[in-house]
Amino acid sequence: MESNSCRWEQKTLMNELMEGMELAKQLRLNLGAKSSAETREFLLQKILSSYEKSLMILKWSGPMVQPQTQTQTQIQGVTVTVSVPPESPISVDESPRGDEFDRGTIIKEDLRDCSKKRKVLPRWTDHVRINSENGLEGPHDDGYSWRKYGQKDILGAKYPRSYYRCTFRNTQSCWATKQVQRSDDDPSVFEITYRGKHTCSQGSNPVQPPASPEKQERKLHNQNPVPQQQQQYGEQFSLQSPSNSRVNNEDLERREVVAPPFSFPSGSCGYMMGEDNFSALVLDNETFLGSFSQSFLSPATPEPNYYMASPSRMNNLAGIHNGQRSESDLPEIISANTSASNSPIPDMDFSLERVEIDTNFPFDTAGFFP
DNA sequence: CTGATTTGACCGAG
DNA sequence: CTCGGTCAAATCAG
Repeated sequence: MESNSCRWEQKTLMNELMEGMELAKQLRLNLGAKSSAETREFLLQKILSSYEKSLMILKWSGPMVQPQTQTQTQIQGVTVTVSVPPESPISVDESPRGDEFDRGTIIKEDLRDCSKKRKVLPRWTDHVRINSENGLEGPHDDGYSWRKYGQKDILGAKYPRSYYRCTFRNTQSCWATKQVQRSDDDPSVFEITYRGKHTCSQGSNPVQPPASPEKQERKLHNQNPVPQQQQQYGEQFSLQSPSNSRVNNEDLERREVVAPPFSFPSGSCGYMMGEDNFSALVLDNETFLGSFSQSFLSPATPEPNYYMASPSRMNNLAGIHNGQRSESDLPEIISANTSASNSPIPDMDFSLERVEIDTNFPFDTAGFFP
């Protein structure tokens, strides 16, 4: 199994790098051509994406060999730091309250060679630095629309913590939530903890009824220091937004109990990760990577995306976007491309993880799909 | 009017 | 008990 996952990672990595090379070539061709700056930037972004994802793969496979904890990448002024705790998460999503899911089924994660305690990693943290130069104080949109449902003063923290849930929680049973907290020592840094993954169409459908950017504008001027993310199309977010981001995966839950994707509450189609997880068992990286394209496809956001669309999908996406969007929209797309999404990390994690589990779990994957 | 945010109350875990 | 997370009524904004 070990070799399996290794090979898989290698293959994916190869794909990524090859794709990057391809894109670079395209870019070179475009340099001389009369292509628009947008196109070039787009290509560039895709290249960077490729590299980012490659790095991600390395990062996530890293801990298996050696407890690697942090890697940093500088991409166009965006610093992406991924922190992977020794106990790299497998991130099984759970409802915000945890009790909403049927815990009847218990999976004892037996991850032999790689990690003992990746039982449940329902959340991952994302550190985002917002530089004032990008003209956006605080906003950190990940392409999803969130609805704030609470705010709490946290002991020992200077700033309150805000709680958000997916706007489509009710309509689409999307149980993704996130917490946003401004860093004590560096107010320009926001620590965003995501929990659960989006199952709403937002994740796969880039064309969502957008909330007005002004709205955010308004909110930003509220006394609330916490970034608000309501708008989905951050028009003013361009490539050069020099925000620093750090992604930090944490395994904070020590639970042994895992609510498997297939035991999610009725009504909910389950976390996407459930699908991703298990589809990764049978489907190759193409499929798994496909999930990345979701975040890629998702509306532009000011927030850097650490996990990029799959290389092979990129072209498709590019096509799609070119077909759907005007040129002026391109920067937006690009920005979306570099925007963080909640999903990627766990996806990556899950998938890598699952590949390993694969050989241990003779699951009938078909059973995991409704 | 509708939908989002605010904010104190509530609840469960430790 | 304290604390973090969520609920939900009140409020606000378009």
